[in-house]
Amino acid sequence: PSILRRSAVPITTGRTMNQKAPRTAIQPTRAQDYAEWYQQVVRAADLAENSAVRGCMVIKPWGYAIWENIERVLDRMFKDTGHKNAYFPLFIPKSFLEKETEHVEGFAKECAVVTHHRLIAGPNGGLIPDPKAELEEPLVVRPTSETIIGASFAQWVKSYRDLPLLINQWANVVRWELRTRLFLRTTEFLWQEGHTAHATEAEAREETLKMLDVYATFAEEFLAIPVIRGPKTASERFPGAVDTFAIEAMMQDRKALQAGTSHFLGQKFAQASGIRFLDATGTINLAWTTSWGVSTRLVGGLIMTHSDDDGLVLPPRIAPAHVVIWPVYRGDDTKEAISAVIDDTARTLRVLNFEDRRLEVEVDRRDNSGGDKNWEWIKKGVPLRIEVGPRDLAAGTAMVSRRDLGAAGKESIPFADLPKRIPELLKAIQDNLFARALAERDAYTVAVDDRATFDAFFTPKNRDKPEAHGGFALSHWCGSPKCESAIKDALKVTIRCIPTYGITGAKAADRLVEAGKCIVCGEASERRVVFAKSY
RNA sequence: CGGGGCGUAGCGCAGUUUGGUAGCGCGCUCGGUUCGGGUCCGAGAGGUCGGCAGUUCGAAUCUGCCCGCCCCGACCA
Repeated sequence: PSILRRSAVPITTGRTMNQKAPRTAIQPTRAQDYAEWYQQVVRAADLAENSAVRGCMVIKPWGYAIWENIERVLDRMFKDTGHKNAYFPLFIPKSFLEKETEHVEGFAKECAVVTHHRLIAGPNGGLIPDPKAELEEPLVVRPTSETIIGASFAQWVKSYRDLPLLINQWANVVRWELRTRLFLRTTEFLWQEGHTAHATEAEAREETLKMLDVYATFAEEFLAIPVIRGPKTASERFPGAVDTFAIEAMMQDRKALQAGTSHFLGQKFAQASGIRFLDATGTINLAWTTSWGVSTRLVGGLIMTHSDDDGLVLPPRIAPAHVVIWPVYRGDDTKEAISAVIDDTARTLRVLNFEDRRLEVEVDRRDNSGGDKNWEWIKKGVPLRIEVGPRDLAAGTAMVSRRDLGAAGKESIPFADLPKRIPELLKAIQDNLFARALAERDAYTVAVDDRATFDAFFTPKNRDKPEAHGGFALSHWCGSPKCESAIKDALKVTIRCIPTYGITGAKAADRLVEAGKCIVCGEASERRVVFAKSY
């Protein structure tokens, strides 16, 4: 009830009477209060809400459908790259987590721990854990599954013929974060975690990068989110990993969002879990393992990349519905005819495909006013809205509105042309959203070579209520953790990744690999890294 | 977990300073009227005032403890 309280502008919800000035469906706007805007978009689109459990969200049907699409597409991509799904326990014995030193240190602070297996009546009529039912060894609710899956891998792998072992699991994990935000950081979240074991280092490294590329392809082609990919610095690595690679995206407030990670684990987890195999010469070897994951955070990234001051904007390839159709009635005489045309149109469109799936068509027959429906579907981000009224009926056309273009993006299309035009428009929207996001990212991605400019770039003009500022600074870094943390302490800016290849968009890419001097200490540097504030 | 703010109907709020048995707008339901970027009129339903304990004849209002949410920081996918 209090989430709107600190908003900078008066908040109204629902309909406002006699509104003359153009107003946005979401208040505050992005420029007024980005964090608040984000929450309002999530709510207005009916994606998710806070639950009765602290830090945990309820993902509502419209939000879950987005996740299901993410799941469906990625699952196909994982299978196409040779992976199989399996499922491992929610609980991890504490001792498993302790097997890898850095891993424990990284996760110890944020673990939910199960210590009892029974409740009994307490003194005040409530329930208390039964002291007699205390577990011999506490179970940790998985924050990630390297160790429990490693235990299985150790049993499954005996010979080099058992490798590579390419496994993925779709699961929920729990990380007891201190501060949560819907989709971006929740105590429990949904994700997939790939875990693979290989006979050689080269093969495991190749796998790590291959899956990073899968993520990048998925983010750009389906979510229409341009990403920069590359290795993390040591301080940003996954606990226990030898190398961590990430895809990083720029949100509309110009902060970076780590949208997916892929880890080369070397032999550290194989050592900890005992994943050994006999090679062709009969020698015992430790396997080389990888792990990689993306989570429901992607939905947060999707929201913050494309949505506008009227709410959610969804790329067609991931939208729960591509098209929504509703009738506009005037009087009763054309009602039946319009209704029949709506049915007919929906039927015609539903047998078509857009890219890799059937066209999803919603028909909204509720007797709400047309304006209500219009705003509702705008806020939900449906790519195309089709209205059919008496005038259209007479003209043999439908009124089609594009979500990415606002009120001007309205077009009258003959019914006969819809089967051809709808997929074309969806393609145009998908491409436009990516192009727009890419242009936005490029506009705020700059090469910075001196500290004063760097500091100014990352310092808001209004300290009390920081405006959108900064972006990606491509700057030189000598490689020392000291210089890295100096920047972090001074500006809350971190090195997002050290990109070496695969940046979409020429402007950002062409100044990466050139010699220069560290932005902090002035020592020599061979290439630039990406500095940014991040989520 | 540290600092700050806040919990009153589904949502947004007033009422709390000065205790007297809860109100407004939107939404929702019904009837009519409208319907192409948020129609209009009328009638109605809906609240253990975050929880527990206390003070009092009487508590949304005063006191104590607890819980939750939001913002900033620390931590992180």
